[in-house]
Amino acid sequence: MGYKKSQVSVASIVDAAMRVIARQGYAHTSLMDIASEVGMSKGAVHYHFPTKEALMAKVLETACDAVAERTRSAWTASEGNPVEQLRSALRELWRVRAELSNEAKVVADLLAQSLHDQSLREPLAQYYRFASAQIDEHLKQHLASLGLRPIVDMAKVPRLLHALLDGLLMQKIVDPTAIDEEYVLQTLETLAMALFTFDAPPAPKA
Amino acid sequence: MGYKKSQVSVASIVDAAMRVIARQGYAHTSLMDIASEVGMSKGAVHYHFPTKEALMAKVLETACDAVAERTRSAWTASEGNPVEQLRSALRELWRVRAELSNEAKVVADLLAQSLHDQSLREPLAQYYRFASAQIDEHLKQHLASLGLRPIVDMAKVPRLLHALLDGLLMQKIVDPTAIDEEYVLQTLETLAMALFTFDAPPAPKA
Amino acid sequence: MGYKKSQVSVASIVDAAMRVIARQGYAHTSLMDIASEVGMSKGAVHYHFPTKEALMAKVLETACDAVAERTRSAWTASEGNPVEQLRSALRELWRVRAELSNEAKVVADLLAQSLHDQSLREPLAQYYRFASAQIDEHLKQHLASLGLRPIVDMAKVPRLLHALLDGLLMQKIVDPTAIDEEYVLQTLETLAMALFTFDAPPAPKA
Amino acid sequence: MGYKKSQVSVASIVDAAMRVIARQGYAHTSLMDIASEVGMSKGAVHYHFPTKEALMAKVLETACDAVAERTRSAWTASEGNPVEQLRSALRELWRVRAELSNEAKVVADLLAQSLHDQSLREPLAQYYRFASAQIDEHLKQHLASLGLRPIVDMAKVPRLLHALLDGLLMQKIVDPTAIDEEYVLQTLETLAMALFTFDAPPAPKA
DNA sequence: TATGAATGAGCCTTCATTCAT
DNA sequence: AATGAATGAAGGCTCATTCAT
Repeated sequence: MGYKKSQVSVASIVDAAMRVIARQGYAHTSLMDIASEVGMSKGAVHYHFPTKEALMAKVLETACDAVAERTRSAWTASEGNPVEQLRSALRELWRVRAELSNEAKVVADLLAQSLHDQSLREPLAQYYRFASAQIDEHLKQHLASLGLRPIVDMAKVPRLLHALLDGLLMQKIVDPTAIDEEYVLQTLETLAMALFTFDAPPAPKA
Repeated sequence: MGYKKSQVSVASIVDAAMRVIARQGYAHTSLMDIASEVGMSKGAVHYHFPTKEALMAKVLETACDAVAERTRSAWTASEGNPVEQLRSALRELWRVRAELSNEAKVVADLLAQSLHDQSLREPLAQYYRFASAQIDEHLKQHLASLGLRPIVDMAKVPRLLHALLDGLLMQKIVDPTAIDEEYVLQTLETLAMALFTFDAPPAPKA
Repeated sequence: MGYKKSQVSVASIVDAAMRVIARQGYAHTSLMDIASEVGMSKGAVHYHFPTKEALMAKVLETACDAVAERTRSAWTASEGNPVEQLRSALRELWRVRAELSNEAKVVADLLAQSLHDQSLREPLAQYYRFASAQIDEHLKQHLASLGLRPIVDMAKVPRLLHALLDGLLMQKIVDPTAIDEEYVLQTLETLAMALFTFDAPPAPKA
Repeated sequence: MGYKKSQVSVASIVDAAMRVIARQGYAHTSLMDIASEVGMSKGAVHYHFPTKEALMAKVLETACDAVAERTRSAWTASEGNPVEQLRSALRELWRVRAELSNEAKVVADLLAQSLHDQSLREPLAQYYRFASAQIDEHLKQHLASLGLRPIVDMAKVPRLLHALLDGLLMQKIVDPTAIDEEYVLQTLETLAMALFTFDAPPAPKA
């Protein structure tokens, strides 16, 4: 009971923090801002999270989970033949960032903070590992059935993909007019395809 | 005469700021830290830069210039046939980041800050525009001579390239073991090549 | 329960500020001085008053209230015939200033600051309006019964009175020996009387 | 020569200070502001005035002189019969303040500062003494010829007059709409006249 | 579990003053 | 006589954190 209430409070604090950080950025967010957003006192926030760092870790974890979940569904929910699937999955991967959902913003922001805030790195590293593994596994399973064979080591491709997407997101924020979304998607696809060769005919180059 | 010293002071403040920001990150850098690094009083720093923002703008500008200059020389200094040049230019582009020179770190850090600090965006946007235009121009000139024709709109490729590199840099910081540099370079090259097709005879190798 | 303490704290901060400003003057009073006087930390003062301006506004308001209250009682508390009342009221008006109570000093000081600090003007203007209206009303009611008729527009007389008193106060501070209090009071009375004429018979004495 | 130049510099610094203080108020005026106004460096200002206090003393002295001079001419320059003269002198006394000339503003402002800045008091006290003596002397000489005899000790009347005018000036600044200038002048006159009685007929009261 | 109060360190900035030139 | 550089002490304010209740 009292126990359940606690969990509710923790969740609403994390939610509020997500909104505030998405709106103002980590650097400009004080515990007071978050407390106000939940409608609690600063003291109460500290009761549930002993330290700002602890709260941020939880927020980051939650945000990563949300983004990863959406990424995951990008690969499984789509229909059609594998090429169609790849196409729509890539689109979804970009969209989850370009839409600038609170979670995506928070991941980007805390990713930035992590450059000099070691405590944030571990959850992010884990997120990248997990999300990359997801993509990796999916590609292995489904592209084989298409007769496509990777011409580079596939294990690290997902990381390149994420890097590219994150980098694009930052440029989009810095200079929104510079990033033509449709073009990005097409090029993404072209690049993706360029990494594979067909099984049967002798590839001109491996 | 007396005022040449001023320019020296200004330069050493900017230098010191570069070092400190590279070490601690913008968010954790106070003017006091910078003043200590130069061996000046806080007041002296304020004498030369009316505001922290003004100093940061100068630092960012300097860092962007340094990185852009190194990027530029990556394209022009290399020798050998154009393919060799492309290869070594790509390597340099990555290296300028991967080496984590102070300037590169500062650009990455301030890029991150710019997510919620509008005042930093303009110089960064300008940097991206400039650096991208540089690459673009070079590609246009030299790849034609190789008989390579782009299969996607080249105008935005440089931005993709920067995005990819910046994103990789962040992952490298978050999780250094995840990024295998040699692999990155090879894949980069493969991808770069995938964007072109040959004008006439199917070349057995590029 | 817990928060009654807050009101106590707020009151003691205002009290302390009143003492310090009376002693050192607004211009030489820092929040640190005030905090020391209350025996609190600077942070605590900021907790109760978000801004120095806010604190000063409250101090000014309190000081004006105190002076106005004493002025008010000057007119109502006195006994005897109306002329006696007028006489003792005038004396009290001067005394509330000449005694240099903390409140009077603060009003004078902030009045002075208001010359170039717009934010202080409104409360002061209000104070003058209120205090003047008080005197005005009293005069109207009681002097009629004496058969005295004003020979100038009474509406603004209270302002003249305040101006005279405030100006005298400043001179007294600048050059204490120059202001002979008894003389001031006599002249004040003479002047006051000079503003009226008798309704009917030429009075042998005013 | 070099010597003369120095005096010129001193004068222009004082002039500039007068303008700046009149514009921004003493409390918001830094030496830098003054130096900028003269077109000199801060160091140069310090060369001529070892201390801010010293400069302010000189400025105050100059301002007092200017105001006193204008007051003086108010009494001597007017023509017509003595009553006319009194009338126009009173008007001029108010006008020199109400016009808010730089000098008058500075006197008012530094008068205010002097409440807690002992070093400013002496020149002000001297100013009041001098200006009051001026008025006093004039009244003695000329009112006798009118057959007017003071009914209060004249020696301190000028101080009352100054006090009234200074107090009015402050109210005018705090709440400009509250002070009706024409009314002020009329009442001033009435009050002035009320302080005298005619020589010949037995005054109802002395 | 939650609150309001209080702390104390740190931050950016201002400014009178000093000094070598 | 004048300048530019530098200092150091304050000043107002923010904020994570602690604590009694």
